[in-house]
Amino acid sequence: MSALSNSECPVCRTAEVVCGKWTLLLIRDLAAGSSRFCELERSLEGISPRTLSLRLRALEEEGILERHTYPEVPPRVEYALTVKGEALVPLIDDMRRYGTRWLLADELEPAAI
Amino acid sequence: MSALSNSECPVCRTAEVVCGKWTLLLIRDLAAGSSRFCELERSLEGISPRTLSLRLRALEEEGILERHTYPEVPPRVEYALTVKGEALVPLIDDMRRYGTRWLLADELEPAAI
DNA sequence: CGCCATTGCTTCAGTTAGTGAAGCAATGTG
DNA sequence: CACATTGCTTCACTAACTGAAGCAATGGCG
Repeated sequence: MSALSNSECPVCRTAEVVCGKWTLLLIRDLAAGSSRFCELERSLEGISPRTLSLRLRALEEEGILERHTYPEVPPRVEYALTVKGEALVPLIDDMRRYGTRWLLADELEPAAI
Repeated sequence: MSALSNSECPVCRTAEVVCGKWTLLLIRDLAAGSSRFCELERSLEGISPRTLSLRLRALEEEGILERHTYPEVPPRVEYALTVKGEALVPLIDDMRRYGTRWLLADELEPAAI
């Protein structure tokens, strides 16, 4: 009866890409100009390097970011959003709007609901 | 979960609310008119009742949905988005747009050639 | 009467995702 | 020579989620 099974549902498909714990914050940081592993690690305070590594690899496989390695010492690896990755930025903008209106406003004006 | 470093970051705050595996799909279904436990369970194909129960409870505590119990047999419980919950719908619309453009187009293209 | 179906869960044991601390290669600096 | 640096990996641990089963309470069927 449903018009779309879950695997054909665009919301489901996007949720699969995006629902990892740090994914959206990682994309936010890449969109804001961060590009290196240690830079992301510092910005996403609390992430374990293992998780960051796994996320970066998964997002690379999904074509959301690109990885450029420079054979220097110490090694340098730069990550950048692809067009497909940049297309997620409006989603992050929505999250920023939502957080500002509904999650931070509570603290600033507790009486106003 | 430990607090994110920048607890004032609206994107982080929204990510905390939204990053559970089924959260966004659950909100999508509530926005689309589903309201009962078994209805949601059927729509979210693959979710365990335990996870659904936990998610519903967490979202209720966060003020994103409301729970109405009717003392009938078999029991009836209806869930509905609050205003704070409905404010997440634009996010889901963005996900639908993204999924349609970037995740389903891949599958349609080979047939379209 | 006895049996089954129904709803909205809970309980249990098991798997997967994420954590936190440590370590490693390779080299330039003090 | 010790030390710092980058971009990771490995390990043991915990939190999150799964899948199957079960429960209370009652109405319908035979």
